[in-house]
Amino acid sequence: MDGSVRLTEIMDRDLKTKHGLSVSEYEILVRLSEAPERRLRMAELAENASQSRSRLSHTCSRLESKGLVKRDSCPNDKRGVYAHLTDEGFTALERAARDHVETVREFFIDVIEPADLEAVGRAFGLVLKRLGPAS
Amino acid sequence: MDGSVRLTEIMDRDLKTKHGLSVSEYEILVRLSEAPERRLRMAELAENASQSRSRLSHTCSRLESKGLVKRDSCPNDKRGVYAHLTDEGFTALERAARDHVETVREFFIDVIEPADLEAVGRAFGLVLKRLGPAS
DNA sequence: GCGCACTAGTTGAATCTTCAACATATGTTC
DNA sequence: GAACATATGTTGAAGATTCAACTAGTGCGC
Repeated sequence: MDGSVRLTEIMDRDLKTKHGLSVSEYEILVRLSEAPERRLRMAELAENASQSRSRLSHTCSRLESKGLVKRDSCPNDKRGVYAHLTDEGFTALERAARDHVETVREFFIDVIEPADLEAVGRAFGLVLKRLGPAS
Repeated sequence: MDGSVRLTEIMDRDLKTKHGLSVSEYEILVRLSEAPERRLRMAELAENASQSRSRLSHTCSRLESKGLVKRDSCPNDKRGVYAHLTDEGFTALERAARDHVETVREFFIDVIEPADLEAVGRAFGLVLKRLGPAS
């Protein structure tokens, strides 16, 4: 646990100094970029990014004021809201991802035996499954 | 990473609702309880618990106001401060640890193949080593 | 023993997260 | 179709964390 905490700390500092993004902001941009039409309902996004809805709401407000994300209300469900990645958000993500991937490699991937890496993936996959979908 | 984040979230919620402690507070109590005479210099404690000094300072203030920790100045080095676990802190820790260990087992240990568990340990041990001592 | 660079720890403001309350919409039951 | 339980998303206040100063003490060089 200690290792994983320290690792995210490094990621966070790295993203923040080089690109002004926190890990959770980055996470949100990633999920949106992977979604069809680069947009998701808030609830789905919260689920994907493992954040509470409240937290997502606040974080989205920040991202919106940076111009990286935009929110629109959903026609089908009048309660619903779509968050979608702006073009600016997409290019910001691309830039950040390049550095981020390198940092991940440097402090995580390259440090660990490939077989152990697989074991880590298996292990935490099971943990996620055990924890169930929502928090 | 997602798995480990979700896992600490569970631990945090569990400790907080049952014992009114956050994971980082718990962490501090554990390190102190393991130290000789149940006390450590602030800097060492920060290092052991992977927290910044500032954060430790704030957290210790909280713990002190709960009566679980006490701070005394150090005779040798007049800048220094010893944090030590009170008796009350020790019994609070004992109570919390019982539940905590069980939660860890339930969502982590018991979910993972023993061999993979070892791999996880190896892997994050190396990450820690790669990251170096202080943050 | 004076000056200077460095270490220990704390503080306060800005930022981020959590929590509970809220407004609004949906759908189910009778 | 009215009442009720449930889902969606936001808000604001309280709590925690980060960051950049800051105080105070140590130790080294000369």
